[in-house]
Amino acid sequence: MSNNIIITLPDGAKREYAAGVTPMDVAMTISEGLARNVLSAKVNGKTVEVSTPITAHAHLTLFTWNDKEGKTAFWHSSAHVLAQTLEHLYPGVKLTIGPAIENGFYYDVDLPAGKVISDNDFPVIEQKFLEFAREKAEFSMKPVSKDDALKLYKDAGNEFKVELIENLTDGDITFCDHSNFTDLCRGGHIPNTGFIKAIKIMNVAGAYWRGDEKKKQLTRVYGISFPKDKDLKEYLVLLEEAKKRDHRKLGKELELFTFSQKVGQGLPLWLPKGAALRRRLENFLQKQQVEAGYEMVITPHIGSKELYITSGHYAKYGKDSFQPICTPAEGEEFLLKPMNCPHHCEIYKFKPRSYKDLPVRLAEFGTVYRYEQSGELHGLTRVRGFTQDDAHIFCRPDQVKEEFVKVIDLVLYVLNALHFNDFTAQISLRDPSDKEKYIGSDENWAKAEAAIVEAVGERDIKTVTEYGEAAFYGPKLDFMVKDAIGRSWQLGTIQVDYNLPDRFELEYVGSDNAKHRPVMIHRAPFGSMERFVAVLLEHCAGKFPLWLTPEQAVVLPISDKYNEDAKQVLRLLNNHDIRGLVDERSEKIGKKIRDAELRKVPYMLILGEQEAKSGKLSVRKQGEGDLGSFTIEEFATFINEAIAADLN
RNA sequence: GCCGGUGUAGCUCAGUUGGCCAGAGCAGCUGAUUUGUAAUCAGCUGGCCGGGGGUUCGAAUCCCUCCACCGGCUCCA
Repeated sequence: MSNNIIITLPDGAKREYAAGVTPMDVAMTISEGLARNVLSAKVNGKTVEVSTPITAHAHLTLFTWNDKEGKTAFWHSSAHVLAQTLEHLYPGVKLTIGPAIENGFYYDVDLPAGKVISDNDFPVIEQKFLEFAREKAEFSMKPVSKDDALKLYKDAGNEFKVELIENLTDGDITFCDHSNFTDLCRGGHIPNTGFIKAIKIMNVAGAYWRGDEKKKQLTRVYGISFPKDKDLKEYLVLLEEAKKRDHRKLGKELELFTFSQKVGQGLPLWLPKGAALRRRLENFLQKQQVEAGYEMVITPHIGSKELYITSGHYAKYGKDSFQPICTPAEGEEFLLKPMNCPHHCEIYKFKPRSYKDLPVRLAEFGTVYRYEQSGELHGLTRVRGFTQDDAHIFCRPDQVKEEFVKVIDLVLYVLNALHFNDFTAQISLRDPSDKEKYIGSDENWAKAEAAIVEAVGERDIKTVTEYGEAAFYGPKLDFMVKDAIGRSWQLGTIQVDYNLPDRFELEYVGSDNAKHRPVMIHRAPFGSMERFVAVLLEHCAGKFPLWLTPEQAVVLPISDKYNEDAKQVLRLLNNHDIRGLVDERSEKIGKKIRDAELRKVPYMLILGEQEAKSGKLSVRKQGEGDLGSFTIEEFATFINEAIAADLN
């Protein structure tokens, strides 16, 4: 009678089985298709192989390729096969770790002296990998004692595995076998290697043992595998699409920005079209900010080292700043501004503040400079000089929530106007079990955290809450945005700060005539102008929203005869606040259209004999084609209504 | 900073077992053409082959070094 156990499935259904049933057995009783596709399982929260017997009542979840957990098991298993392949192709290689990652997996290995893996070796690795995979070798786990495990790897001279095992508890150590290959492993595999039908070695890179740059550098081989050849092809298409959208490529093609070796790496040069676009973004935000009660300030590009010692940035980020600049006579030291907030604190202190003055909201498009290691630089997303759409709100503790709501509304407005429709707000709170590492009183933290949670609750947005992700100086809210091809970016941020008001001894006089400390809120809806433009460029693939795009329309005369008419049309459009150009070259209309299409100009206005007679324009939309005839007024109304829809 | 890769005209790229003056397409310039919804034709200009050093009778090509760019160095058996 006690031989039977109850298995509870995720939908709450309860089924009865004989003790010792495996997840695979259960899958078979549900459906044949599921049994064919099931890759791994979770029994009472623990990831197991589908062949692991279940001996007692349990909650069971089955995973296929469509589940994150299924992919993880798939890629984890693939890492084993990669290890097997590398061991086969590079005798004497020392295996270290090889986890599944977001897109695929990697394996870190210590190659024998003199051996190097480069791109040319990928096909060989892929081929051998598939040979092994086709063996359909089953993965099987076996427990091993710590002594035996240590002995095995000591004999093999693999100091990395030895180090790993030394940190494990005896009785808790398992090996995984498949084919004739064995690796230290804690489990979570697919049934056999035969499920892996497609593999691509993506790249090879150096990686430090345990991520520590003082330790030995290993060779990391990245790969991604799939259960169907078709899946791999689709993935490669997606990568191609990402490549086409690369902001560095589009930035060059659309003449938005460039870099110069001579100016210095990581220092972007904004070209006229890019600068105009950025200015439009700044004006757009600034207009909203003025309406929301912000006051613009301007502060210099350098500041005394003392300023940053006071703020604490020098102690924490001194190493990440450029070397101080010294005045020749007095030997005073200045730093290139790495942060705007200390300057804004000094502006707050310019005069005594009353509780009636708060909140004080100081905003600045402030350019800052940070020393990023040369290998960290990347297009516009990681640079050494960039401009933050920075503002600091100095308010009373009881105003935090209201201010937060206002900032959230500002961020939502910005995201909407730029066609970012898929985003999540991440609330980062204190780690409740380790309150020591945070500055500020318990009471203030509780108040601020509650304020953020409540503020987010007042708006209808997707939210996740992360404990322990708060900054040491306060909780924060970050906006994680998904772009058009599904990649996630962190954009806007709102952070509460108790630290700087203390360090700068900021005060206001309360209604009780006593001095109080204000709370500071840092916020940047874009984050940095450089990074934001990069993300936006990749999101929209260079086709910016109409209100932002460099040229909204280009007038294309059919022949030189209509050039003057075209210029007149452009003047009329300019009067309606529409910007554009006339293509006056003596090219055929097909060529003019092609060039405008490639420049991603949203509207092409064709002007020839018919139009000259009828007083209308033939309108063509980029990427779509002919829209028919419009009078200038009709077109202007059409454009301005489309823009208004974005901005309201 | 470290590992691997790359660097040839404004752009995209060919040329590398060392060997005549380093090539193409696009862009640019000049001229012809006066055009109806994604490339009109012809001619011309344009390069210290990333910088420096070396090997050699001879280097874009081989070696050393520096610089920049690309991918990674966070994902933990």
